[in-house]
Amino acid sequence: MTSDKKYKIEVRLWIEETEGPFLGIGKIWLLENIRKTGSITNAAKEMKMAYRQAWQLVQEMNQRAESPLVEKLLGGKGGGGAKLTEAGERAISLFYEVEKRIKDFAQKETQNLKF
Amino acid sequence: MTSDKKYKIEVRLWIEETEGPFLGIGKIWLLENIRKTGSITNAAKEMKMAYRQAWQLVQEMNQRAESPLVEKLLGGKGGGGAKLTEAGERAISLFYEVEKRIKDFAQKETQNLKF
DNA sequence: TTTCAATATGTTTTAAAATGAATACTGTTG
DNA sequence: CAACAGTATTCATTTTAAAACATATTGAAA
Repeated sequence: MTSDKKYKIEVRLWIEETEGPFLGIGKIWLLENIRKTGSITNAAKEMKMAYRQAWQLVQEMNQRAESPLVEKLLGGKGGGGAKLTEAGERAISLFYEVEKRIKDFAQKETQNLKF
Repeated sequence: MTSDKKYKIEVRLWIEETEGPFLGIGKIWLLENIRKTGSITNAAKEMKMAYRQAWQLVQEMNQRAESPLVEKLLGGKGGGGAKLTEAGERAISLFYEVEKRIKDFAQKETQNLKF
């Protein structure tokens, strides 16, 4: 073998729905942070993302999923909050399962890449 | 089965090098248009992309590949031009081969996606 | 030796996205 | 029934990236 710069394959995947991109790793992270913190506000802070943006992403997910992924609680103790629904939990699992299979496959394709 | 919105998996892949993203479908298209038109200028027009941007992408590719993917001809008849090197041709083939295998695999994973 | 079209490069404009600030709303709990 | 903290929403500001503009430079060929 001559020179050997290292090249490797990277893969990004997301779920597409009729209206376009529906669920990618960014929204998955948001879901996980909502689960962890119990609110959109704190999830957004955790991710250093604007609340406005986080809220919009949640709206979009909920509207375009067959059933909402996030349940939002308005008012009440602590002002409210947000938690994942069963569908939300399943979405996370499903996404990571598929992602793992695809990334593993992609890794196997990383052999003698030369440019 | 209950309701059935259609969800499908989309995949984007690119080649990563030590300094970061090296070669994705955008640069591949650029290479193909350079081959087709014989110059960066016309390739850029074809793609409705700014010449400056196209030129920069070519620079980057050439510098970070082990050997240049595009040969640039300066001055002379017609002002010069640009053509693919052997390495450039191989890069296109290799990219599409890997892309096809990964996308085919990803398609097979698109089964009972439900959200 | 002038012409020409493409490469090469810096500067300026424009457009798009993300962020930040401000404000109303909600409903449980003390 | 007032306080509280998070949701909901609008508007102004900032940041960022892309595009547009401008201008050298190059070298074969007429």
